[in-house]
Amino acid sequence: MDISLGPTARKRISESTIHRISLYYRALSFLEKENFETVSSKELARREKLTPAQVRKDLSFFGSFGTRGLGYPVAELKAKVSKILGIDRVWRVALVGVGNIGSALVSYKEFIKQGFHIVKLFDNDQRKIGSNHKGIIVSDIKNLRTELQEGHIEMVVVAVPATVAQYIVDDIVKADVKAILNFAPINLKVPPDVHVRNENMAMELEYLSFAMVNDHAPKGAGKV
Amino acid sequence: MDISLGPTARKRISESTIHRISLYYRALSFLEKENFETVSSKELARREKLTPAQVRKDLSFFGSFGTRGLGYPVAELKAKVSKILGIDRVWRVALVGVGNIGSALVSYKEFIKQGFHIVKLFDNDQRKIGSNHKGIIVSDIKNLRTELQEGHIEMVVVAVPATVAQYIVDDIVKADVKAILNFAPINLKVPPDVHVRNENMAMELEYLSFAMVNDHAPKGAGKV
DNA sequence: TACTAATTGTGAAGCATTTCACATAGTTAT
DNA sequence: ATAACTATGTGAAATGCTTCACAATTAGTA
Ligand SMILES: NC(=O)c1ccc[n+]([C@@H]2O[C@H](COP(=O)([O-])OP(=O)(O)OC[C@H]3O[C@@H](n4cnc5c(N)ncnc54)[C@H](O)[C@@H]3O)[C@@H](O)[C@H]2O)c1
Ligand SMILES: NC(=O)c1ccc[n+]([C@@H]2O[C@H](COP(=O)([O-])OP(=O)(O)OC[C@H]3O[C@@H](n4cnc5c(N)ncnc54)[C@H](O)[C@@H]3O)[C@@H](O)[C@H]2O)c1
Repeated sequence: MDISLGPTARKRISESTIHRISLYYRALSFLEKENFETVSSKELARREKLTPAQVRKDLSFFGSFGTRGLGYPVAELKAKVSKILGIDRVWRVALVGVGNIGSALVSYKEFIKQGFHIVKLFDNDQRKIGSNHKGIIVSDIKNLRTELQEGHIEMVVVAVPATVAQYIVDDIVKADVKAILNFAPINLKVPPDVHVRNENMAMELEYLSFAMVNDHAPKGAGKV
Repeated sequence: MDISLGPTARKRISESTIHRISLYYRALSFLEKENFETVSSKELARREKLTPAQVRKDLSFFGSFGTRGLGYPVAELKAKVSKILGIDRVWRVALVGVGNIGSALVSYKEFIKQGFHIVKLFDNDQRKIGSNHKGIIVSDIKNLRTELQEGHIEMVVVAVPATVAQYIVDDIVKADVKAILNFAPINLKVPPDVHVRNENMAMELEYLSFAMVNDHAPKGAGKV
């Protein structure tokens, strides 16, 4: 992923760096609530189990936000980090598949706080279509494409069975949506300008399983 | 993570490699259902959007499973990969926090197929304690430690609010459980011999947000 | 003002992962 | 049996990421 660095310069920012920026955001939110004025790279690193050098290097890709001898101003840095992540605004999100996982996500209040507003729900089950979930009426999947466009949806969460996920995604792509969070355990095919992130819980259990079986030389939590 | 490579040799296997091994497992499961006898590194790579060299290198860390000129035997490789991941057996799993996410996980049948058997549920809500979820009676969180030990639980899924997650985890650690899958958005403190994996959905949405905002040079799905 | 202590920002070094490229070894066809 | 073809397994090169180490800068103190 490239980011603006000036009039012409551009630099590739690694996926790991962005994931850590998310961690900094989380830590800064805590620190702000706890009324800290400033925070050092050391303290930030301690809270998210990273190294101070890593924290400073990550932030340095985006600018100089700290004060030597003092650290970073918490509220200010949080604002900068929000800007970097693009969560200093509202994202209109739709969710397809109001099943077990889908329902859980709709009820989750933290997403709203970060600007992710789930404003449309879709399903193909007649018992679910028309029903009300947290103030949102479930739409018929048949109207997916038109409603995504008319609703100016920018992100879609896919929580349908793996067998139908690709068809749904093909429709989402046709509606010009460029960001998809996918819970189905399948490799979605999308054009190169569409961003897909996969949430694969089985994969994490498998990692734990691997770690246990090979745990002759133990270690702590996995890194970011 | 180190793995056995012979009587004495040992090699560090990267987290990325293990995640890709999970992808191979998934692809091989499909291929087996579709009655493929063999598969090439090229085809495996195509299915999971990787490079053939990467596939071969990953597998080579664990042995030579292919036949030159032909490829890999699907069923056999799937068995080897299961063994590598440690999912050629049953894992006794407990889940703490039978809320939105927790309930979704209990209902999920795919975990069982991979050997992850959720056999115990815990909550502190009197209305939930004693209730039946998919044949499992929800236990009182007060009995967490003893029931984890008596139930020979090896992995615990934590799906409680972030505010109480650390206390729960302290108890889980005391029960000698060495593997935790955590859904709470918090950095859990555990001794170095306890494995923790975090499932952080907000982080993935944030990545999408970042990608959209910085999407001057678009790209497809993120790599593993 | 001058001095001490703290902490950033960043090239460069060190380490890890991915890709390359090809020798090797098996398959298929004739 | 041989030739042509295919695809693995793997050192070595290339690339990418993390850590090191220190000059630079600021705050605090007297
Ligand atoms: N439940 C879990 O814990 C869990 C864990 C990991 C992955 N997943 C994955 O998440 C996805 C959803 O899982 P779930 O447990 O919520 O399943 P679910 O069956 O509870 O929900 C799926 C929903 O999708 C709807 N649906 C089915 N076909 C549709 C279509 N063509 N158009 C629109 N809607 C359609 C169904 O009506 C249902 O409401 C699956 O791909 C699953 O593999 C689930
Ligand atoms: N729901 C989502 O979509 C979502 C998304 C991302 C992360 N998360 C995280 O997952 C976790 C669970 O989320 P949720 O939406 O399922 O919440 P929830 O409130 O629906 O469920 C939490 C459950 O934990 C139980 N609980 C609370 N305190 C407890 C205690 N001390 N001991 C035992 N049980 C206790 C509650 O009774 C409840 O059943 C939270 O940490 C949340 O931040 C949820």
